[in-house]
Parts: sequence; structure tokens; C-alpha cells
Amino acid sequence: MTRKKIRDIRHEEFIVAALEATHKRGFHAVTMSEIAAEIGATAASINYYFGSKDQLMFETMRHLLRILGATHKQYLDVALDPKDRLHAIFDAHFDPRFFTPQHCSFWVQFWSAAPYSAHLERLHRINQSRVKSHFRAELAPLVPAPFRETMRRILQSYLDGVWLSIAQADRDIDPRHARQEARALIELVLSAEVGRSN
Amino acid sequence: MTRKKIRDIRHEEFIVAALEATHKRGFHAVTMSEIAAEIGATAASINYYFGSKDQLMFETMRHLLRILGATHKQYLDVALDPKDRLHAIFDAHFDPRFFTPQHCSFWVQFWSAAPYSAHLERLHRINQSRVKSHFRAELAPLVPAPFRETMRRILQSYLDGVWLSIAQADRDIDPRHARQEARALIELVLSAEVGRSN
DNA sequence: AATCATTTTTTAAATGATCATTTAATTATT
DNA sequence: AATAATTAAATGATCATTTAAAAAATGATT
Repeated sequence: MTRKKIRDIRHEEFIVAALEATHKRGFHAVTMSEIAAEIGATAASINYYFGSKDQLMFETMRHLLRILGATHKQYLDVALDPKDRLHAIFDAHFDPRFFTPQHCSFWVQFWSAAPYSAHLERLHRINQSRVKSHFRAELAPLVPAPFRETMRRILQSYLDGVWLSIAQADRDIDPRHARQEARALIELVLSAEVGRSN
Repeated sequence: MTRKKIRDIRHEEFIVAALEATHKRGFHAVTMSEIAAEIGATAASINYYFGSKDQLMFETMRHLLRILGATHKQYLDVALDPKDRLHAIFDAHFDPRFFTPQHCSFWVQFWSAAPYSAHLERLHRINQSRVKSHFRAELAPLVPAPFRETMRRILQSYLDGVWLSIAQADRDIDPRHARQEARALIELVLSAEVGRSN
């Protein structure tokens, strides 16, 4: 099998540690030592592998973006029609493997840091654009052009809003339910004869 | 007129300063001195009036919640029918007086801090409940019970998601447009014969 | 108006903690 | 042996907060 190098192992271990420790204490409040302690290591080794605390957040976020993108792709690959492809976006975001309080917490910490770091901001922009263009593509055959952008923004804001609420709540999560509600919203959006009147 | 005491004047000045400085640098990164410098004062005086940096965030947030609540009330007072009352919630959240990058930034900073501070969390919970019960009340005559909670969560998540996106973007804001899109979403929600099929 | 005691407000400077990061040495791997 | 990984301890900065003193306002008394 793929024999992993220590470097790769640690890389992943520390990322998991960062997710867990950040969830517990917030990224700014948590110390390097606390993060390292999650896997019985020492603060210095985080710097050995990542260079700095900021870089650790950066790499952790890249990790989250990678699995989000990859998961999305998986769902996309088995989608049959345009509506399925739209569902794929939500199914990825609400995938039980990472639609968790830990992940959502980290996203919120990331959101609060991104506007003040060129590196993080870039990461955010890239992801935002990726999701945006997917939404546009999937909505194209389903929603008439005049409403399309509005519908996209509604869906995209909703996505973020749900993650945000999970980060606040810390009760246990039901990904199935989240997907169900997403589908309800999608049905609404696709039934849009609306937007005209009023 | 209402002769203000110095204490009240400073209180408000520092809150404005906190909003501005936090928007520029993030709440954790910004220093007490930087905040104070916004109004040509000194870090020590913030402590004199607020006691600590954390308290400053707390009080600033209380301030935002007060004006959000008061503004909502204003719109509610002139609402004629149930749909107007639903609009009132969004009109308040998107009121040009505080639907600004500064305010949205501060909300995001607050969201990232709230899960790790009992005081802040309480504030958050109180506001969340307030908005929630308003949504329920306004949706009651408009949406049949089986979908009502789903629709509420959709609307409430959307609200937060929009604020979040503003905090990231830092481009200039068009409250008119935000309200327009909110109305589009509301129309969708109210047209819900959906939720059944699929 | 002017004086002066009192209280409030403001600040410059000191304090004290907390941490991320570096270093230099040790331990484990290859 | 040589290289990689790990750590304990040292370093150095950064800040929030405190303190003690100065400056401004207040207001009572002539």
C-alpha cells in the first residue's frame, strides 16, 4: 500500500489535533502546546512541520477544502440529472464525515480570521468561486436567467448560515435532516414562478 | 434636551471606536491602544469605563442587539399584515444604518468568540431566541404547520449567511438589493405547496 | 467672580502573564 | 555514520491591565 512518510502522518495528525483543539477553545485562545497535547506531542514539533501557528491554520483549511472538493466530486460523479447535480453541492457540504461541530467551528474561526490575512483570504476566495461557479452551472438548466443569480446567492448564503448555526449550537448534528431541509429549499427555488408579482 | 453625562458619551464613543477598529484589524488582533486611538484616547481609559477588553466586546454587542431590536420594533409598528411583519425582520437586519461592513465584521468576530465565553454565548442565545420566536409568530398565519419550522430555519440561516458574506467581501453594500433578495426568498417560502412531492 | 477643596477623568509608565518561536541538545530512524 | 524527528528550555515580543500621579471638571463658599 501507500507507505506513508512520517512527515505526512504528522501533518495529518496535527491537522486533526488543530480541528479538535480549536473546537474546544477557539483558534486564538488555544495554545500551540494544547494543540500538540491532543496527540501527545510538543509545541515545537508543530513549528518543525508547519513553521507557525498561522501556517497551521492555513494548512488545516486547505485540508478541509480538499475534502470538501473531493466529496463534492464524488457526489457529482453519480448524479444523473441537473437536480441531482444541485443536490450534490449540498450533500457534500452536509456529508456526515465532516458536517460536524469540529469542522463547523473551524470554519467560523477561519471566517473570522480570513479578512485579516492575505493567505487565508485567498483560500476563501478560491473556494467561494468554486462553489459559485458550480451553483451557476447547475442552476442554468433549472432556473430562468433573470432569477438565477438571486437564487444562487440565496442557496449559497443558506449553506454558510447553516454551518454557522452548527458552530454556535454544539448540540449533536443530524446530517440527514440538514440534507432534507436543503432539499426543501431547493424545491422552493426550482418552483419559482415567483419574483414577478408584488 | 437630554444632557448626556460624560460617562454615556465615552461609552458610545468607545463602542463606535471598537466597531471601526475591529473591522480594520479583527477583534483579537486589534489592541486596546488602537481602539482608543480611534477617538484620540488612551488604552487605560477603556478599562476605566469598561473594565476589560472582553467587557468592551460584550457591551458593543449589547449595543448592536439593542439597535437591531429597536429597529425591528419600528418596522413592526408600521406593518399592516402578516407578510409585512415578516418583512420587518429582514428590513431591520438590512437597515442601511447598520447593515454595514463594520457591523457585519463585528458580528462575525462575535460569532467566533461566543462559543468560548459564557457571557457572549448568553447574549447570542437571547438574540437567537428573540428572532426565532418572531419568525414563528409571523410565519404562523402564512405557512402550514408541517413546514413552518423548516421555513423558519431556512430564513434564519439565510439571514446569518448574508451578514457573513458581507464581512468577507468588503465591497460596498446595497441594502436595497439585500432587501429585494430577501423578499424574493420570502415569496418562495410563502408559495410553498412544495415539501410534499419529490 | 474668584478661590479652593472634592470628585471625576485621563494618562504615562510599570507590571506581569502569556505565548509563539528559536535554539541547542537528545533520541530515533535509515 | 548520517539524517530526521523530537523535545526542554531559553528568548523575546506583545499586550492587557494596574498604578500612581496629573489634569479637568464640579460646585460650594465667599
